[in-house]
Amino acid sequence: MKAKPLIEHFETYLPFEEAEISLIESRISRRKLKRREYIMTTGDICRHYTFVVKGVLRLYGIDPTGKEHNILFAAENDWIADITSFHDTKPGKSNIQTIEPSEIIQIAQQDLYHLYINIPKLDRIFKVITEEKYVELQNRVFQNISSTAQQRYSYFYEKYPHLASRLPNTQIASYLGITPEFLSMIRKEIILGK
Amino acid sequence: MKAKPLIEHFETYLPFEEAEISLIESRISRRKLKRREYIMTTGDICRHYTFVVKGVLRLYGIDPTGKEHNILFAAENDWIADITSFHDTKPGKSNIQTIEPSEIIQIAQQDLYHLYINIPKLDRIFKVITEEKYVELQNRVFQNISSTAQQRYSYFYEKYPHLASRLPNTQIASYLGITPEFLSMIRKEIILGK
DNA sequence: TTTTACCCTTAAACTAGTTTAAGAAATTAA
DNA sequence: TTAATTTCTTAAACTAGTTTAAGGGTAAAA
Repeated sequence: MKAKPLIEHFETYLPFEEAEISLIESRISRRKLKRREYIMTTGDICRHYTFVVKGVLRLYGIDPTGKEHNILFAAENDWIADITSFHDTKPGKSNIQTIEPSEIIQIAQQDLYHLYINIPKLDRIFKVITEEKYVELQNRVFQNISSTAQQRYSYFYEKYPHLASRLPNTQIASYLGITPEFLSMIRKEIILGK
Repeated sequence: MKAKPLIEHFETYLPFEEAEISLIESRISRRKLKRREYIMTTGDICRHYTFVVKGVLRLYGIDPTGKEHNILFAAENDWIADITSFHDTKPGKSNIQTIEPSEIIQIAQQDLYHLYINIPKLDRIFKVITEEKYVELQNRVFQNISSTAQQRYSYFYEKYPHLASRLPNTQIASYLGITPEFLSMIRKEIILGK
């Protein structure tokens, strides 16, 4: 059953019946991606919610000078989408790309709306998921406005050890809002026990 | 009807019937607050979702050195709550305080859960509200990691002109993650057309 | 109406983070 | 297995933002 990892994810929130599972199964697609493959680039309309079965993806924006900035990472059992673009069905500003070879499950807009109508508890589940993600982002904003780069790195390292050890430092630096050079310095200082 | 501003807010998402409105009316409380009054301080459990009828409130955190950092503002027709604390019914780290004399509508945890069960579309509405707020926060994170303080100030000024003109600069500086002194410099440079 | 508290500004010295450049180490492709 | 590319590191010169301190303006409280 291709939907299995997704159902297991949903069932960490609420239980599902067979009929519901079959309906979900019929409305998703699952596929494999190579390293550095894109599922969305600037100007595309984001037409899917993407659930990560295996691997890591990043969502990044590009500033007026052309530099990339990582807005979020999504690894196993996490979601990724350009919500603004998805919601309004209009061209988005983001890019979504694999960092490792990955496997994903996607739900298209129409299918998701169909599922919301037929399985109302999905409204509840996505409400809770979005609240959880909102809280994470709020913590990140607090870090950004209140901490030094070193503190932000330590926080990231403690909170997402599986990501911190898995991602190239350039990607982490981009996420933290600093240069890779400065991250290198920070890491040296942390090792020296500063 | 004390719930009127709240119902009008909900009806920007979906229509409501009389019975539903009465149920909501019976499950909320409305009150007035003085300037600088707190509805939550660090260590409290956040037991309400608060809707702002009139005025402005801020939610702020305190860093290890004791400094305050504004995480968000909420003015008319906006929501404010320490979601982490509310969700898990555990002591929160935030403080929520009025900046101006304000009027609010509050929904207590139990009442909100009761409303979710009896009016399922509220799950849908709060899902959408949370998604909207998530997107706003994501844009703010992008600003924080990709822009200078001057660009962040300009963005804030354009996106929230009603707040920018209404709030003391010290509060705006705290929200932007810079010192009031540096904000003062930035404003001078902007006026000089830099 | 006077005082107090708050809010904003300016400027000089300082610190955190960036940029540029060059080379070493690790991965990936051929 | 080697070549090519990406990633990481170090260091010096630079720029963005903070700190400290002092003073002026304005709103609120007594």
